[in-house]
Amino acid sequence: MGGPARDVYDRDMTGSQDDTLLERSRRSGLRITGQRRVILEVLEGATDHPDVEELHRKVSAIEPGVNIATVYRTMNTLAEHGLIERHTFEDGRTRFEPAPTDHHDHFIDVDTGEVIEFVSDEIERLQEDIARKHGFEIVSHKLELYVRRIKD
Amino acid sequence: MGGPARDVYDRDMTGSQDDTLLERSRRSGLRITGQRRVILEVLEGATDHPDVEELHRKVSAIEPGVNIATVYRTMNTLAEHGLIERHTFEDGRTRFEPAPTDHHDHFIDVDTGEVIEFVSDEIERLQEDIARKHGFEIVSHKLELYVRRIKD
DNA sequence: TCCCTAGTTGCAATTCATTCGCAACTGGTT
DNA sequence: AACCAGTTGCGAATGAATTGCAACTAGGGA
Repeated sequence: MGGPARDVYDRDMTGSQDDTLLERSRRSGLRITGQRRVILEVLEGATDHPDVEELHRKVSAIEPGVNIATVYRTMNTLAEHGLIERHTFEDGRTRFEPAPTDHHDHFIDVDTGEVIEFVSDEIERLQEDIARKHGFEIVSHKLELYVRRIKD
Repeated sequence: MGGPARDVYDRDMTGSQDDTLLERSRRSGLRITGQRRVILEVLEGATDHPDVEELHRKVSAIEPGVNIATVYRTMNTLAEHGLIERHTFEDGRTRFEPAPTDHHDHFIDVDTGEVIEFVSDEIERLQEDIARKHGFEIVSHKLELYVRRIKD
């Protein structure tokens, strides 16, 4: 709901209040149709990383009659414009989240399926080092830690 | 072709010579059919991370008539027995590699699609730290660095 | 304010990867 | 040699995602 848990120390993640997905979509020149308005609203309100079916279900609850193909197409359009991020975890389903201003990685709880975001500057730094050492520059990266909660 | 590039220092990765996929499959109690023998051979010889279609093509070159469903089923069986690893990179296709004795991560060259393996003990350690800090223990993880070769 | 049109939508059909049902076949164990 | 659970080929089925097309509409311009 808030920003991701920050490793080592916390960063101020206060965002400007009208920097909504809807506003950002408008700024990207997308046409704001009734369907898209609802999809964006649902997407923004989601704390989890929903897949297309879940989105479609929630959208339909607000505004029935929106076709699932429209949800698919909208997700593709939003992703092309960098407004959302597409994830494919090991369960196979493609899931989405509003594009984070700040990069983060994911814990995936293997017992519950829950997805938790986190950030580690140290790992980011290390990745750069390793890539450089191999003659690469990093375009993007994906770090997924499949974890189990430690019971005490 | 050999082991993955090792960050910081190299580890001795000399494997016993008859520790082939075929031998390991036998040890896992799998039935060694003609089809499987060929699939395992192709899999072992592959330096890249092939998908089912590529495997099927190579298998067919050696032994025509092997159905692609058999390749699918064999890959599932091998994965269940921990003899190969399944990867889903961002291109969407599911790809495979013989299960590495040693864990490693992947560079994916965004220009060429080439997949390069690497290992960093430092990152592994850091991941453990972060997980513990959040009350998790790591079950497995996936680190993919999408990179571009630096031209100099 | 009304018009125009490129962008968007609903719907059904389609694609594409993967799985499944089932009868025929076969490794490998007795 | 006989047996049979595991395996295969084949075609049909599945399920996620995409697409063709005609109808619709957001929103910029006259």
